[in-house]
Amino acid sequence: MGRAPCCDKEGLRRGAWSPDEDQLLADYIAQHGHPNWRALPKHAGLLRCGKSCRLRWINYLRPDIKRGNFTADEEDQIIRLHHSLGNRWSAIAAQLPGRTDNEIKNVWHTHLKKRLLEDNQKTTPGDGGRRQKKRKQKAKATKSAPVSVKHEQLSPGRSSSSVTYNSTVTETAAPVSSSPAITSASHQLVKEESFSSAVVTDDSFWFSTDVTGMMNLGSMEEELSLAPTRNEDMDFWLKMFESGDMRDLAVS
DNA sequence: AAATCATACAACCGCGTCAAA
DNA sequence: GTTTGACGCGGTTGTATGATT
Repeated sequence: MGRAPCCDKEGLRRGAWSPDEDQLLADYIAQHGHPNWRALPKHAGLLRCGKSCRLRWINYLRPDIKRGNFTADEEDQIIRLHHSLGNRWSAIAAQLPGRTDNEIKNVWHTHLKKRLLEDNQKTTPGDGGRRQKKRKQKAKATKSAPVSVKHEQLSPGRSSSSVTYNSTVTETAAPVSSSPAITSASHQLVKEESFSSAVVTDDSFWFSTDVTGMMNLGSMEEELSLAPTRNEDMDFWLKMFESGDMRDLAVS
């Protein structure tokens, strides 16, 4: 399949959106909707590619977006959903009204993943001294205090966000699904965290953490409408694996 | 006060998927 | 059945901001 170029980049603006551009886009969509993203910027008088407009609308301008303040409930929900779905951010976002996949992805990478890592470290002491090479240990100890962390951020034109994190959840990124998307996502996370933090150094990591005690996955799947699909996928890949078609791949 | 570093978020890029031609 | 075009998704990067030295 030939891939269509995203857009003709000649003469198109990139980077941060100006308030004027936001206004143009919002006004146009309010009036006409967005039946065709590719044609939209031209009609709206924007020097942006359609993809950029779509992203800006979905992640920022949409009126139903809830900004700032991820509640503790939302965070726990993200953690549970990520455990169940892997890096399927859009699927996770679908369960969190007003939140975008991009936002959730950012929160995961900046807050939650780190938090889980730290919590895991607390439960599995022993190699604590080796990884903390960062020189600003003191600052981090303050910022990522075990009990709660206050984070505030202000950006131009944005509402402030102030989130308090309670480190009550302990989790690892242990894969729980055999669906290809989920396993690959989970494996990627494992790889990423292994290399970036040098915490996960051997298999004992996965056995040292009480995953089932942390996540109520049974009720989770009942909540998720896509659970049956996941089970079917799981069956399919299990069969594939058991039949031997996948074993060679798994070994290599 | 300036320089440096870390963090968080917005935006971009590339690929996969799907529908229409 | 094949090609094309558009959309959506996830990964990655760029940059503004705040904290620390």
